[in-house]
Amino acid sequence: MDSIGFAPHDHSSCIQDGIAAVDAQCRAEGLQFTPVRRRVLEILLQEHRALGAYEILDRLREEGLGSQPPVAYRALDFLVKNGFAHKIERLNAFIACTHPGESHAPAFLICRACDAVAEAQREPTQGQLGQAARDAGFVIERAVIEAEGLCPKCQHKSAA
Amino acid sequence: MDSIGFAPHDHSSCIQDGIAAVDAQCRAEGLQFTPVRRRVLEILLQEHRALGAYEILDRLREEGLGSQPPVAYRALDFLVKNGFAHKIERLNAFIACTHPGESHAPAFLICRACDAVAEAQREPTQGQLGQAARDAGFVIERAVIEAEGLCPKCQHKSAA
DNA sequence: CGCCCCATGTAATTTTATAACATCACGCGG
DNA sequence: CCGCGTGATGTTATAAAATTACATGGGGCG
Ligand SMILES: [Zn+2]
Ligand SMILES: [Zn+2]
Ligand SMILES: [Zn+2]
Ligand SMILES: [Zn+2]
Repeated sequence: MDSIGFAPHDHSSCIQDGIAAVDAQCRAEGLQFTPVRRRVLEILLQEHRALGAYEILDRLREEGLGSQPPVAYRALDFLVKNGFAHKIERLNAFIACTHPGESHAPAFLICRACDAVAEAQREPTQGQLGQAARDAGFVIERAVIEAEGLCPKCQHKSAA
Repeated sequence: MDSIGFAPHDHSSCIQDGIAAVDAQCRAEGLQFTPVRRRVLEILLQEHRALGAYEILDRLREEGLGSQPPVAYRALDFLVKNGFAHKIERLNAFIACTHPGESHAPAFLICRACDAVAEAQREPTQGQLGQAARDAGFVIERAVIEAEGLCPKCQHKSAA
C-alpha cells in the first residue's frame, strides 16, 4: 500500500500525466472527455487537496464555463463514476485520482492542518475490514476509508 | 473484530441496555443526560440503521420536544462527541453506538438494500491503513471506515 | 431531413448544517 | 437571598451541499 501526496515532487507532471492518462482511457473506452470535464479534472489536479463542488464551480464561472451547480456536479459525477476522481465523504469534497486507470480500492490520509490528501491503494478483501465482513456474512461492494490526522510536515510544525 | 446488527436478537434489550450504559457513564463523568439527549438516543437505538438529523427532528417535533434543527444537531453532537452515537459520513446520518463505553475505533457495514448498519470494532494502528500511514509518516487521529454492500439477508433475497 | 443520444444551460427547490442571539435552570460564593 | 457564571434550550435566520426538472444544442446515422 503506497501513498503519494505528502512528498515533494514534480507537480507539473502530476497534472500533465493525469490529464494524459485520463484522455487515453477515455479514447479507449469511448467516453467523452469534454472541455468542462477536462477543466474540472485540471482544477482538481492542481491541488493535492479536496475541493468542494462550489469551489470548483466558482472557478468555472470565472472562466465562463458554466455557472450553475449541476454543471460542476455533472462533471464530478462523470469523473468519480469512471474512477478519475474521488469523493472524500468526510469533507464533502472531491480530489483527483493519483492512480487513474488502475484497479482501485483507495484509502485517504487527510491532514487536518494543511488539508493535504494522500491516496493509498489497498487490497479490498484483505485486512481487518474484509475479515469483519466475512465474519458477518456481509459482501462489501465499496468502502469509504478516510483517515484524518497530521501529515509529516504539520507534525514538525506543531511540535515546535 | 466482532459485529452485531444483522443477526436476530432481543432488540428490546438493545434499547434498555444502551440507555442504561450511557446513563451510567454520564453519571460517572458528570455529563448531563438530559431529556432531549436521552430521547434522541432512544430514537436511534430503536433502529439498527442510520437516521438523518431531520428525520430525528421530525420525531422530536411530534413529541413536542423541540422543532428547530439546532435541537437535533446539538443532541447528536453531544452523543457523537461522547461516543454514544456515530455519524455515518457516507449517509449524512447517525446511528447509536453498539459498544458504548468501550474504547472505540469503529467500522461500519452498511447494507444498500435494507439500510441496516452493523458496527464492528477495529484495532486502530494495525492493518493496512495503519501500515500505509506509518509508511507515509502520517499520524492518524481518527478514521472513517464505512463499507457498503449487501447483508446476509439481502444477498439471499437478491439471489432468488 | 428526422431522429436519437448525450452533454450542456438554467431555474427552482430540497436537504443538510450552522450562526447568532435570547432565555432558562442550576450551583456556588458572597 | 442575591448576583453571577456555566451549560442547556428555544428560535430566527442563513449558509452550504446536492438534486430535480425542463429547455437547448450538437453529432451520428438511417
Ligand atoms: Zn503533485
Ligand atoms: Zn499537513
Ligand atoms: Zn437490536
Ligand atoms: Zn440488507
